[in-house]
Amino acid sequence: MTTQRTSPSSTARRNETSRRAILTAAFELVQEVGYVKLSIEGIASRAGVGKQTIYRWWTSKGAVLFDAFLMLSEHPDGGGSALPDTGDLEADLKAVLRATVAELNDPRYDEPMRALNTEITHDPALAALYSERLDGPMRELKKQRLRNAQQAGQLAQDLDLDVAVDLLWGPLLNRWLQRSGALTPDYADNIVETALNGLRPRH
Amino acid sequence: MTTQRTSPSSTARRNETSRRAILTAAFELVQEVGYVKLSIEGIASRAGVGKQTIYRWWTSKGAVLFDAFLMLSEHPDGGGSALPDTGDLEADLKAVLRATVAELNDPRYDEPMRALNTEITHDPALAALYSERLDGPMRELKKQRLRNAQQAGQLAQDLDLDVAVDLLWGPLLNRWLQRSGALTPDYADNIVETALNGLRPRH
Amino acid sequence: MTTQRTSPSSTARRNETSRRAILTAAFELVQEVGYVKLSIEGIASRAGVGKQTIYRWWTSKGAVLFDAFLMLSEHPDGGGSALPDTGDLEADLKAVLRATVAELNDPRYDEPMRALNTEITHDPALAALYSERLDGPMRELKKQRLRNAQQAGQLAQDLDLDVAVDLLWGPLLNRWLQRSGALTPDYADNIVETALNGLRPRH
Amino acid sequence: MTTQRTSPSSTARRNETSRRAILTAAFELVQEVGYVKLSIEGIASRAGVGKQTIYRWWTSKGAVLFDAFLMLSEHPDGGGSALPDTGDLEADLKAVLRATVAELNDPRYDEPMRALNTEITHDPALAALYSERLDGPMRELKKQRLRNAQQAGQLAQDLDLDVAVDLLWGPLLNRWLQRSGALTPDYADNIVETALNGLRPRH
DNA sequence: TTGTAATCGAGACGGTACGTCTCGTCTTACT
DNA sequence: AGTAAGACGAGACGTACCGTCTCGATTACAA
Repeated sequence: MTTQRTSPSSTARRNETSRRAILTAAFELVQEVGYVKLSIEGIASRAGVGKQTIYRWWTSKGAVLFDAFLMLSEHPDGGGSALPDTGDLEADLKAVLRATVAELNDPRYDEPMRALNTEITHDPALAALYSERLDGPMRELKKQRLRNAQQAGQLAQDLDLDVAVDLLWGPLLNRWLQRSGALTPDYADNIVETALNGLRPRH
Repeated sequence: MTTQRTSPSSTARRNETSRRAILTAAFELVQEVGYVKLSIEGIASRAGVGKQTIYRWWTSKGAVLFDAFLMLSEHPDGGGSALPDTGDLEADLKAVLRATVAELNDPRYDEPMRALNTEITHDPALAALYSERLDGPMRELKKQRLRNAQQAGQLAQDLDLDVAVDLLWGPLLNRWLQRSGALTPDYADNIVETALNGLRPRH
Repeated sequence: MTTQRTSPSSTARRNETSRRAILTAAFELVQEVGYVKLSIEGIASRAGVGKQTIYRWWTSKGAVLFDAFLMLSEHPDGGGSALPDTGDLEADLKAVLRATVAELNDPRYDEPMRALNTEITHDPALAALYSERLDGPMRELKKQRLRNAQQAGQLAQDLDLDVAVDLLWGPLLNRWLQRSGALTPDYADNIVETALNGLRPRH
Repeated sequence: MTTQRTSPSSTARRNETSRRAILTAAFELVQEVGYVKLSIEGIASRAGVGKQTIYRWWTSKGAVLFDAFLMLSEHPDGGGSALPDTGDLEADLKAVLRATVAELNDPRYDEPMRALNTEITHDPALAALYSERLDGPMRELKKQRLRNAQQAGQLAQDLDLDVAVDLLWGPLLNRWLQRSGALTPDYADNIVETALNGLRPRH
């Protein structure tokens, strides 16, 4: 639906410079003016690009935004290594969730991520792509860490790891999106502890 | 920010008929055309109302949507009674979460609720209002049910009830908003069980 | 069509203060903001008056403007005395036309008079009223002065005095309205001389 | 200010079809609904054109109207030939003024011309353009006919031809604009005779 | 080395919706 | 009853973007 970069598309003489300029402009603009005022016209102008160049390669504002995130996620190292594994599951999870909290609170990522979430919520096709390309790989890393713990007997044997991931990150993301409370490191710790031990009393 | 209905605002000779027509039109339209194509112009036209009448009383599309939900939530009985309490906490929670799943899957509510969430995500003022008027009362009911269980010794004594609520509903809402998986009754059950018992093995 | 002041209108419990405030506001506003931006809403606001008070007593913006001129024309002395008559027709006419030029160039009257002319051009009913109440009496004075001259043998015996008035004032008003040239005292003199002597050579 | 057609303005890829549709629509609409109810929105709709296309190329309603007249005046032959010159000045002038009367009385031109006059009266820039492009050339033709007569000794040698033109056409236009009397062929004749002979008795 | 065809920046175009302003009508509360 | 105030349905204002289109200029492949 979005990028054709995977399949080289026969004779695609695409201008890589323009492509990067567009994605960068989109990401920066959504920080500056917010999701609501983000416009294709604005992106084109900021990127020094004709509007048609955007419409030629992307189907929607959301698709551009998605690719912008994709570019960011690929750029740094090489896809994202594994989650920390010191053997202490609780400590590791707290560290990771605290990092998530920090990222969501980072003004450079807050608006862009909200924008991406909004697009996903209103566009199933984009959601599928997100699931496959961005969320999927990250979720796999999380599950891998949990699987290690499970094999070490630190987690219930019959535990559904997808549910476990949801139980850890769902509350965080929901509080962030709905602004239903402050997103603090303490909150992250609290989620980890409660999720690990469960709501019921232990003895 | 939104409704002045609380404080009668001195001599505000407001047309209640128009007000209801606008809120109804907004709620219906967002179902039909979706959030992205929802427009003030469309709402006014559908409600048989001048645009100015909307701009006079609401500050944004989101504020209208919010009031539409507020109207709906007040209309039925009297604000929403308590959650079921049969003494069997797990069964009660499963019933409630299954009801939530059903509502989120109901095509009459799906788009409107996504729209409201989108507005909240991008408008802190609206989020505060939502927290106070809509989410707050509902969350209180949830906490009350949990508090009963806690006093009955079915939940950990040191449990933070807000975290508990997040742990139960957060995963659900997040999966729904991000479309990261199917929202089934089984999933609801799974969340309840896992949250109650925790990720760690018991014994 | 406009004011009911002529016929006392049975039970007219009309607020004279408001009436004057409206007319004054209209006249002042049209000077300040120009004809195009003159609005009933603005007049009402400036006059400290409800809009309905204007709509109750006048049928259009032009009618208000017309009455504003009527008020001005009645106020000063008592309806306008005769034109100067020193016996020297040419000198008298030059003086009167120069006065007309001065008035048309006066920034206090320029915009209001243009506005009135615009309304008249687009509203035959108002034009009739203008002809009867404002232009008529003034034209009668002009004709009276010319009639005196005619009886003194200074004007052709078969001269149509209405045509004569048009010949003298028409060029002036037309140049003013169409802005087809500078409106100077010299121009007024030139018109008078040329009209009196005719275009043809004398001998 | 208005037309860029003179200087092609570098790379202005202007749609000539739209341009003509707009001018035609403006001219027709002002006939049908009158000056007061003439709107840009209406013109755009009638011309099958986006509003922006009007705002892009014209600065005001009046500018559109002006160009509509310009188009009409250029279209027929090639700018307008000379005025009739049979040698009989009086007869020629009567013919031309009668033609003017006929045109002003023609319902196809009455409202549009009133509209144009209104715009000119309230917009000096437009008035200058009118003077240069529409009135100027026509006035030159009139003056040329008078100049011929002057050289033939039929007009006073010291006559200011601009004043002469004003004296002939000013009364006509003024009576038309102010609706101060019926515009008949007889009136035209009367103006010509009186202007030629002057108000004073001859011998 | 030279076509030739796709891509590029630019921006006009027919549209839709924005948020504001004014219209003329109406309702309310005060005098 | 008349008034000041102002809400109301209506609709035009002038602006911002939408997504499509056309226009040279540029560019990179295939002949």
